[in-house]
Amino acid sequence: MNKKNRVTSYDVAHAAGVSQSAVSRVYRPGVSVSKKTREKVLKAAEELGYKPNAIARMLINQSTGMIAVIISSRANVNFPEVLAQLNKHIAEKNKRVLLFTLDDAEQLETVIEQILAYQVDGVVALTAHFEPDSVTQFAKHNIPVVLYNRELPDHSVSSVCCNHDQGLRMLVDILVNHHHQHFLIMAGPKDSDVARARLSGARNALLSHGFTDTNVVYGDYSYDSARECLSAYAEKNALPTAIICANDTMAIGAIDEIRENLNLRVPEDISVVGFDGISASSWHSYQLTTVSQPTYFMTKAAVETLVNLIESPDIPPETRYWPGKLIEGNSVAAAPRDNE
Amino acid sequence: MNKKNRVTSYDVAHAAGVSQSAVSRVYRPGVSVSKKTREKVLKAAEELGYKPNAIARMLINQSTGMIAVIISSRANVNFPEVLAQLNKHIAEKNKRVLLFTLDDAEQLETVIEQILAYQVDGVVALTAHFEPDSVTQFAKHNIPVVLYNRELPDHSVSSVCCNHDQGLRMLVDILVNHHHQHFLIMAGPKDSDVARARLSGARNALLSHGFTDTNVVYGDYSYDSARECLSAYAEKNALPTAIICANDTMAIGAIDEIRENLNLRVPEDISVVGFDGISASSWHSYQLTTVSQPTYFMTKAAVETLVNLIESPDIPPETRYWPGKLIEGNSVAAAPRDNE
DNA sequence: ATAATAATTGCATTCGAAGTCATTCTTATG
DNA sequence: CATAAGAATGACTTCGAATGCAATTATTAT
Repeated sequence: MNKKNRVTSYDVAHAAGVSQSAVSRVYRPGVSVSKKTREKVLKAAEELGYKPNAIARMLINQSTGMIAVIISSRANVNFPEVLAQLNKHIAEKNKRVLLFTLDDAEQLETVIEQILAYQVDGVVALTAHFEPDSVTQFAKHNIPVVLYNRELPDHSVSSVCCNHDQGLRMLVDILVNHHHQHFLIMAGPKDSDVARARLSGARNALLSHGFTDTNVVYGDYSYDSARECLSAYAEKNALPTAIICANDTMAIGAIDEIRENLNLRVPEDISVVGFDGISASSWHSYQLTTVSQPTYFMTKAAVETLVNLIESPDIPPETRYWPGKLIEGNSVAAAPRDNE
Repeated sequence: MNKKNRVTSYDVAHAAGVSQSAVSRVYRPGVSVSKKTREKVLKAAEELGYKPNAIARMLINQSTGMIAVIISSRANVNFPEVLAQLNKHIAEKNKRVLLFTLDDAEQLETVIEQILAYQVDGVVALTAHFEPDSVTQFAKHNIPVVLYNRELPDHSVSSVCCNHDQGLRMLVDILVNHHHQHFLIMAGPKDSDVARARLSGARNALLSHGFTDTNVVYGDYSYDSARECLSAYAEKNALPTAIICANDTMAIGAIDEIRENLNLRVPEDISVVGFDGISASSWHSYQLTTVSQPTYFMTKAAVETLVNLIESPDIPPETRYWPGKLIEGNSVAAAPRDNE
């Protein structure tokens, strides 16, 4: 009995009067073991408190059953939900989540080394700091990767993304239907893929209605940044009648800034739309018109794509887009009469 | 070259013209290797793309460097932040988070078996469904456990908790100082330890001011549940002048219900306090008076306590309480004149 | 009862790194 | 220059479970 109290298959074998192989076989499904042996082994195992050592099993099986999930701690508001759901779907596939944080490009090399060392079966990357080069490294070691809400220019890796273009098109359509003509795009951080996708989605949608050169301000996804950049914008520019925000949190910040400091009303004076469908967006004070990401389906799809790749590494990389769902709140109204 | 392209220390040894032991030694700090050998090995390793296999290392070292973190997917709003910070502190200790979800008591046995199988170095439990019995199981295998915001009656396990009593005392004191006399406690789910601790904290604080028999309604921590239970309560009871909520989300729900459906003002007619200090609590529409948990220090303490236990298993179990920090918003005002 | 077949079982090896120990090679010292 | 002390190295074993293969036992058919 060593210091960790570890009970091994040999101990059980000894107690049950069988060989170690027999013990091992009892714990492998679909292997032939006589009922008598199985009972002896299970009884001895029970008495000794034996649990098969997953580490030893990993070594011989050449598979750890662990999926590396890379997050960035700069919390995108809906990341917790995504992580919890990913974890759930991964657990259902009888695999485990090994968590890694990647906050800036410098850590990239270290994190990748660790992930490789841990011999994970696959990787789900939710983070921005993930270069095409990183993907190559995993490819070299035959470790499948799925990107979440991120795609590489050459689509050389499987991705599961929310269709931000389609979502923003729905939002812009609503604004245009309400006769808005003066827009402001409140974009997210420049180094975020999602933020870039939403910005270009908004621009494209506006462009398709003939609106070129829409002004853009950049925040960092946070409530405070939204208030600050709207306030700064308002000092030097004529106010828009509609603000398209990169996420709900900034949309809420914009609404509060409009009401508290610009002394205007939402939606009567200015309409605001967001993106994400966070729970706060439906709170009475805001009732945001927004688009929610189908997180459940996206996380499920990500896990399924990854598991398929683990089982059949030759499946070519696939990009799966999921449509957002429009939530019509009360933050959009007809554009006020233009009295310039 | 096998299908996983795995390069082992033997491959490197062969390429460098040295023994496998030599390769191993190069990657262990503080072992004597000649400069010449080290260079040969590193060169060969570089060329072959060798990364030491952490799994094999775990097996021989009898230590995995993995910490099991047990969460419940029923998202307490501030769990994401807690998880992210735990992960960060654990990474700083050069260990990894292996994530487990535990939603109901039935899964308990399975989850514990898995955690034991993975030979983790320690466990941080954030979940409610964690019986004293589970703790015993880990103790039997000499796996240290730290509970987060949860303590066992007999204090047989180390815990790191926010001092909910002290936090609620500060909040109640403020309400009493504003001459409130009619209180309602909006408690959290009955199976949550934190919710119970906050409920009893509120009761004790009120009691110490001579208020007995304060009414209690129970929600599930969510915005909607707060609105529902306040609305139901208002139909049958005289309204309180102050509502003490188990968390910020419910406090915000209560505020919206008061304003929208009871047609009263916050704080002029009814004062509301919350707990947690979530970011929404400071939004302009709510400006909640609340107490924030010192998440940074608590998660850091939890990891430190755990790491100490891993290194010195004989340290007796310790319960560490961290005081909450009062955030005075604008949701408390003097009690309206009592005109019964 | 016996041969033929199938089901069990155990031995020995494997996975990949780390550490023990004995041996060899350096280096310093008298 | 010889020798002791120290550094460096490799052969071998260990960690714990899984599995191919050969040997054994149980089962079925004849």
